[in-house]
Amino acid sequence: MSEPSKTPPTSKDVRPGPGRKRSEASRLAILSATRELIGELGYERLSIGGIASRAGVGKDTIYRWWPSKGMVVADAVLEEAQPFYLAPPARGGSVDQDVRAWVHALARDFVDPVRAGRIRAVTSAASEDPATAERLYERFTQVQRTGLIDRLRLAAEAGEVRPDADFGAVVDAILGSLMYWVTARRADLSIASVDSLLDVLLRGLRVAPESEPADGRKA
Amino acid sequence: MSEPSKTPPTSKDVRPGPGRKRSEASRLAILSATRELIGELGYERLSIGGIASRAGVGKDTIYRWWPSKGMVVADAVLEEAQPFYLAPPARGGSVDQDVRAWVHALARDFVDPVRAGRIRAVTSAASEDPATAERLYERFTQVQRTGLIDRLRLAAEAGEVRPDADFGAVVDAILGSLMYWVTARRADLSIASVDSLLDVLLRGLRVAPESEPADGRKA
Amino acid sequence: MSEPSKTPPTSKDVRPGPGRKRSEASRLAILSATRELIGELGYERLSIGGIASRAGVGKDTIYRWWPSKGMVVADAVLEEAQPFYLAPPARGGSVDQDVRAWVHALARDFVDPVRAGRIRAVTSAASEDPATAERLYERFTQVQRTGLIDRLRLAAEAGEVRPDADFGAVVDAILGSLMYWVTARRADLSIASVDSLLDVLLRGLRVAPESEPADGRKA
Amino acid sequence: MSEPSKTPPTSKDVRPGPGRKRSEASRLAILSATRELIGELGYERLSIGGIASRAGVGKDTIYRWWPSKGMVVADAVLEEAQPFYLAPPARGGSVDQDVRAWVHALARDFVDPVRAGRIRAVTSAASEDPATAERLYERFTQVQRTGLIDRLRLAAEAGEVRPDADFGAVVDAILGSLMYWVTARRADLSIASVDSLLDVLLRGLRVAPESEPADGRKA
DNA sequence: TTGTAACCGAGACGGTACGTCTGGTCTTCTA
DNA sequence: TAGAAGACCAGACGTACCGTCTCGGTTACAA
Repeated sequence: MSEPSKTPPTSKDVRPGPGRKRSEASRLAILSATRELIGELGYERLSIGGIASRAGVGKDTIYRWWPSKGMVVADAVLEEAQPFYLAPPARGGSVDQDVRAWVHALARDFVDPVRAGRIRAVTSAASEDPATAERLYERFTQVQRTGLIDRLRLAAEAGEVRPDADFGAVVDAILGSLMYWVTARRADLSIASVDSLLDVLLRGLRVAPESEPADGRKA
Repeated sequence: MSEPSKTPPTSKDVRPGPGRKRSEASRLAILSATRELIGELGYERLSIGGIASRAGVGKDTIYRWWPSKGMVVADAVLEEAQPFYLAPPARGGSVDQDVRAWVHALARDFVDPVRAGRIRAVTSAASEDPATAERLYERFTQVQRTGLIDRLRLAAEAGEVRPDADFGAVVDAILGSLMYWVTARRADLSIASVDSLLDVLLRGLRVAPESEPADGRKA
Repeated sequence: MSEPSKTPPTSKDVRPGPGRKRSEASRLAILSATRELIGELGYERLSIGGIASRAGVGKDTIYRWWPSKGMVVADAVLEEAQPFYLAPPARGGSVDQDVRAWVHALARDFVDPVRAGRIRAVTSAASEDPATAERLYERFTQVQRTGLIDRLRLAAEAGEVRPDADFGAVVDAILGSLMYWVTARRADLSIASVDSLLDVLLRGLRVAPESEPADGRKA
Repeated sequence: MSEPSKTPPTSKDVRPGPGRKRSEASRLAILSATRELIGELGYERLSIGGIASRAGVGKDTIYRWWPSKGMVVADAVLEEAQPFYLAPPARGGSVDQDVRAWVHALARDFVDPVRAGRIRAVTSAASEDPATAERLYERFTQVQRTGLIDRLRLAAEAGEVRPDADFGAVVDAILGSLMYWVTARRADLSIASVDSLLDVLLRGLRVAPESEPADGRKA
């Protein structure tokens, strides 16, 4: 979530040779300053020089450890990301309950203005730099995507949902909607909208009943 | 789609007073050069000066008529947008057929590399400038959204789909997925994925049958 | 003093042919606006567009009649130049009296802040455009120079001053000093300094007293 | 003569603190390019961007160390100014000999087309920016002025010239004439004219012969 | 204990693009 | 046909950042 991308200190290539160690204080100051400035200026008006100055750090210390503004922003946002929605959905209730609970928690973050601003920043970063997009996808979206897909697969095994559906497409529709509301359709995201979408999707996933008995929820 | 944003010459405020008229040739050269450069450089590396120079036009002529790079890009892309998907879906067949045909046509555009590049550019433009986002939403997304929603409402009146569903959320999921694939999940959009999502959504919208016999499509 | 240089309407070439006559009101408004703006902005920050706008005139009307900013400024300043010091020195008194009176009158103008500002403007105009320099020399400096030289020549004929002196160099020293004080040495011009210089020059011009002992050089 | 004006590194305030040192190579390249371009284009058509490009330097490097185009020009010209005429006149001969020799040397510079062009440039710079005028006066004119005045004072003490004359006004007439010839009356400067002026001035300064008859004014 | 190598802050460097302003030209409408 | 209006192409202005490169100084392992 916060290791530098240029020299990822994976356990192997650690060269403990002489020389001063990387300053953790600087790293934290940079990421923290970045989060502050995203809130104040937005991604586009954010500048490396501005981050350095706010963090009380030399520009080179940023360039030494991150390859681009986008990557700094990615790390800054990822570092403070709620661990909750990076964990997979619970498996304790019905698929409807578990998915709905997880998506609600995520949506609540998208509704918070500060976090929504960070989401937008991270989206801008991804859209102007493929490497940043890659990193964010790996560290953020893919984790959520896999977790949700796995929960749906489990439901399929349990006979709760149709096993032949394209769970990837379904999950993309959920996550894509959230992103879309926060970026293209700003200000419009509501928990109610999320629920409405889940209503349709979950109904569409339900196994075709020979004789559809009492409905689950909103019917 | 191409009127200047600073002084939209709506039929009323035409002041035929003295002074040279706006050059249509320059306007077209600017928008055309912008489209070319989006393809060559992408949105971020696009510059007003570069557009002016490619178009053989003074920078002031751009600044006179557009308030920002984003707006130029918006107009440039909108001007060449296919009229097809700005028209509403057909109403001749089943809701399934009509919606699927319309979404396929749209998706085909998102798959085309040149047009996908423009979509990405326009998305970047929107994400760095609220005014541009507003304009694009009004002229592009909202038109599509309204068209699709209306088609679903018609289907509801015809008893084809559940009348109590949140059509807005459903349509956002469709359009959001396309955007999401083209921006965050690049290179992954396929007609098959689109179809899979439509399968689930349309099934979820279908009226709950007391006794649902033979299935519609992919069952 | 104020005729345009492009088409000097000397009595002969007046072509009363068809078409609207040149607007005297515009001409005066331009020159007047120019004088105002010189006072407010100085020559360098003065612009043709600014003059046109202040005068309520199209830029083309200026370009039609004057070839450069410098020429407009030259005409604007010349138009209001005091006729006094464009007349030759009086010939009624001693050379000392007549020259001193004339130079005092001129110096009084150089001391006035508004007029000094115009002198500086006209000097800037001359130094960036040879044609303007030429025009100003002909219309302004040369008239003064010739008048003063003639007065000294008259004095030489009357035996008041040495006939073999280089009157041109002497006059250039007087006029050059004034210019120098107003441009390079700003704010320092005083009537006393002018008088001091005249003391030395006039003494130097005085005919050699009968018994001039050992001389330095050219005696 | 060449220290930056924004942070004049007077011997005391040297702060050897962190940060890259100013590049002497860039400073010299800038001043040298400026001199070249003055010769090719003249002061008015000279541009900061042009200097930067010719010097192979970023514009910021110029703006960092000089506050205006005029100051760059002032430093560029001052750096190459002949040390000769910034030294005071000799004191070895008669005042006539010493002053004439010094003025001849100066005038020879004003006659040289390259140096005359620089003088004109520096004059333009001074006339459009008071700070530049101030700097040039301090570093150039005042040095010459003081040197000449001191030589005349020495002559007064030696009884060679009248002690009650206004030496400042006399020196201004000499230097002002040179400037005037080079700027307003271009192309006219000749050593002969200079000598003619010196004839008159030095004669006017000479001590009054014993039997001074009726005088005009200040005697 | 002392090299010495990497890190740190500061900030100057060569550049690119910005958005504004001006210059001079051209076009359109009015008088 | 002149004049007012104002759009046009061109390009300089001074600013802000970019990403790189010294600087002097500070750790902290290794000899």
